[in-house]
Amino acid sequence: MDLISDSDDGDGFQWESDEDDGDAVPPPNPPLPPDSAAGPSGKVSEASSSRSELVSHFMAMGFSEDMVVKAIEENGEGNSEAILETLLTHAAIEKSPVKREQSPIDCTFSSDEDVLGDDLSDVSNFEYSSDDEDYTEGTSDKDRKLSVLVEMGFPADEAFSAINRCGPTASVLEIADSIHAAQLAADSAPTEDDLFPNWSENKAASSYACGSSVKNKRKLYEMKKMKERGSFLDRKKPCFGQGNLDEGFRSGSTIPKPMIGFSLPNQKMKPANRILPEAAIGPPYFYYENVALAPKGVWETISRFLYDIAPEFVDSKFFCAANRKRGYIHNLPIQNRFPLQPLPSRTVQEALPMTKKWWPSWDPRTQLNCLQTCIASAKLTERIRTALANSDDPPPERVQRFVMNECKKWNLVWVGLHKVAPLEPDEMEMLLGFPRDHTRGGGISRTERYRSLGNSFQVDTVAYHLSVLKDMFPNGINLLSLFSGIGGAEVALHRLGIHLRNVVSVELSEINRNILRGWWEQTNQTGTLIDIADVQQLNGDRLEQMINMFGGFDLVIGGSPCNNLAGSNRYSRDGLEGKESALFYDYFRILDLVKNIMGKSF
DNA sequence: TTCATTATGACTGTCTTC
DNA sequence: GAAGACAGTCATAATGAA
Repeated sequence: MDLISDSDDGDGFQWESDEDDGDAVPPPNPPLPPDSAAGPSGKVSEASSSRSELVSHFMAMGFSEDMVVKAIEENGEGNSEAILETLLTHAAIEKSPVKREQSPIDCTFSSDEDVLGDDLSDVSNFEYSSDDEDYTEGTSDKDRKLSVLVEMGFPADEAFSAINRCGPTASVLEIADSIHAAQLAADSAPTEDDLFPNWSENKAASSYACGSSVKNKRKLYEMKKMKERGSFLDRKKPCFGQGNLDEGFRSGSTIPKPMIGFSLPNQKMKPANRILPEAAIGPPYFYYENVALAPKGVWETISRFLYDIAPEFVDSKFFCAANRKRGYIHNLPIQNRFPLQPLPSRTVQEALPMTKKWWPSWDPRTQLNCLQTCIASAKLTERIRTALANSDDPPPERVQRFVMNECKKWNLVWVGLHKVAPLEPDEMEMLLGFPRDHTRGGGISRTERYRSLGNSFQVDTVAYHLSVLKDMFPNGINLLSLFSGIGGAEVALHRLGIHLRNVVSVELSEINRNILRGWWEQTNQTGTLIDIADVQQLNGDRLEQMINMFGGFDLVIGGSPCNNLAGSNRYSRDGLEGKESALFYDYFRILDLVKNIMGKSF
């Protein structure tokens, strides 16, 4: 490993805002109304308590009474989505020219996504026949789903692509959701306003209503740092006029839905329209991550500090089998992204195939919720086992509701008859895109593994965003990794095939530093890894020294602590001013220092 | 002292109902 | 449009065993 590096590779390209990447910039798209999704869409109401109401509900959709009654018997009264999917499936098979060749209906159930079509006219007149049970094996599940999706009104080619994209165990509704998302994305190239609706309003509101503390914080911070280090922060206050963030005021949700960011792998989407504020344009590139569902005003503040770039909100459920709603602020190009290969499984049954055998039909989950730092207690899983063992099969609705609530809350999976269990650490590693046993051994306890993994990046998601660096830096990159954790950024870049020339990693936890170093040695890295425990040690002098030594940093990446932002925290959800989450200001301090030093030196 | 286990709501956005 | 129900969330603190 060599500490000496040449400086030719890091600055051999032109820094331009995204709109200068070659393509003409289309005018900003008008904002989408909240429910402007193209294609079939609609809502499924909760099951009525009365059976007759339930029958009426589905009959109103055009299904025959016999068909509805049979579907309710199959699924129980409590699962209206499963009933509807069964109805759609039967209807489609009935109409399909290959219906007599198809296998018995294998009902898979969707998550709670609402993607059912408004226009059910095509499936409204099918009669449910007793012969339906005679479907023979022969046509694949894939064909059946394709048939259903076409019946729902989706184009066959899009349905076919979505089936491949979502994997063999994805339910029809989940696949429909995927098509829905793709259509939404394709119909309107996302602008920053689309990605962060009413951004301007929130910024204005936050700086007006609660802005005093934010403004004061910034002012105090800037004054303090100005004293510390000359005038590196003597820059103008954020310029809101740049980057199309101030145009118009809208109400509504802050977080876009679906949370797909500028693009998703293997989705046909128009090139997104993004204009970076001048102050945001590098070098270096930077990439900041934190929880999407932070308290009000947090992302506005983060964005204001990070050169007024609007966050790219992405849910990792589009990359793996678990939800992970995160916001990313970066100045990376957004064209020509590509995903890591192989593509991870998108359903929990596919990712953890051993659970399939025990997964009850009344558990509609196909994806897990956010992987957290804590797991369910043994007492809870025992309570669930006892409740199920003492119930009929299927259990009554009351028991199902109790079990489902706990399973969703704690991400429990089925490991035996009536037996649910939390994920094992190695399963979390796999779902998050880390190599097996990444956090195992080396003196780390099981509890600590859960904590470290729960705090980490989802590698496939981050790698997709970072993939644009591969062609820019064929000889590798110099990386400044802040709050590295267990090395999600390093693993992502390595898996992308981007050589890590010099890595300066800042991580407080000794355990996490050991994990990263262990991975570094195990993967035979030929670059140099410098780890630093305390972010405060990275002052201007030390950064200048490193920048001179390495020839500058190509990427400054990090996700500052979310402890005080996360909804799970019921004790100290204090926002950006919280003890840990205030370290965001160190991310900005260091990034701004690097920009200034590199601006002077290169 | 370390680690495992367990119990502990609040906040926010979305959906449903009226 | 308002009010209430519902669902999801990179967690913290107390306790006891080893």
